[in-house]
Amino acid sequence: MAAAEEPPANWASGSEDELVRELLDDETPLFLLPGDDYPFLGSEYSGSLSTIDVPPAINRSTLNLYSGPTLEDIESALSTTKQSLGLTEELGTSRTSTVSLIEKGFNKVDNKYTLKIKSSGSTMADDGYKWRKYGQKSIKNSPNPRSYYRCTNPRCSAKKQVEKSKDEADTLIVTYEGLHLHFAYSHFLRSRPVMSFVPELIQPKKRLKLPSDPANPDQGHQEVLQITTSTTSTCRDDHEEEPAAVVAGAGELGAEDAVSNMGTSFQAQGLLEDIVPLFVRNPLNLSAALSNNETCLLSSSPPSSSSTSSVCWSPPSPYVDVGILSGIL
DNA sequence: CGGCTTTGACCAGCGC
DNA sequence: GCGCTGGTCAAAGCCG
Repeated sequence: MAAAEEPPANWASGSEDELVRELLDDETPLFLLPGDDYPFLGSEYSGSLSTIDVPPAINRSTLNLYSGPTLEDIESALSTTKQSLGLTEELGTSRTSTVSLIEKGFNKVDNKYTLKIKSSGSTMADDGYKWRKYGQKSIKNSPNPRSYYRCTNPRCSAKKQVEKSKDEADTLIVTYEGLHLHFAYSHFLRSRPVMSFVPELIQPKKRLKLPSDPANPDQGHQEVLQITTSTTSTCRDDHEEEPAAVVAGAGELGAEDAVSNMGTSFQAQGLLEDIVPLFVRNPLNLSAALSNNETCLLSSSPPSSSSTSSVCWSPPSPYVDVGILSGIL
């Protein structure tokens, strides 16, 4: 168990807020600076961050923007999503979107979240994080093995387990565990085609050259996979310097400046707690962010709770790209 | 050659 | 106490 990258002891005992804060105290990258333009925030916020509750002067170690997403933050963001989905209908989408707030299932102590993902034969998925597989086990009463992954980001202690559903062959069950709540990451960043707040990522073919993915020869999924990889491939490639949407924002500030405050680990990957505050403070962005093309069921799994609260929506496309899942397939 | 995956072994928790 | 089960370790192999 005692791996070299094992987090400090207090990770296991401190509260989520404390842990997040501790992380952010020293290493929080500063993506956004007042006075700069942030086109990725959308037209409503073009101009300066002062319009979105940013102090006039930000010490780079000041964490006003990144006090850390609590579960309430995420819940709030998802709640906003529910409202925002109404905009989707206004845009002409006939989908019936159902977003029921997670009211009971969230468990601060355990921080375990389970995603049921319709993979529809797509063997490759990506939630924007790079995971290192550290184990695989056959599970009793399940024909499919379970794979264990750790987040390779040294700032992050998150883990996830991935297994195929025994009931539905095309459904993957991904259980996220850990401080950084990776489960929600993809919900915020997955919808690049309408992510007006991350325009640089909307034009990946110009900004990000997409390598052909030999692991995904399925041309039938090409469009979806393009969206997927262009959003997240940089996160998975340690040598790239645009780890995620938020970091792309940092890039807008000037790579040197941002990177010098990021630390190399963040160059490789953005963390959810780094971005959630943005969504919480900018709920309008979620209207775009959540009109994505996933079929997703999210449920928390507190050990002592029988409730299965969920966040779910039923978009047209069955494809989902959460998790580096090929290990179990 | 370094990083990643695979896979059997080991360990801890839990129920009986 | 014992066995079962899930989670993790770590050596070996693979791959780019």
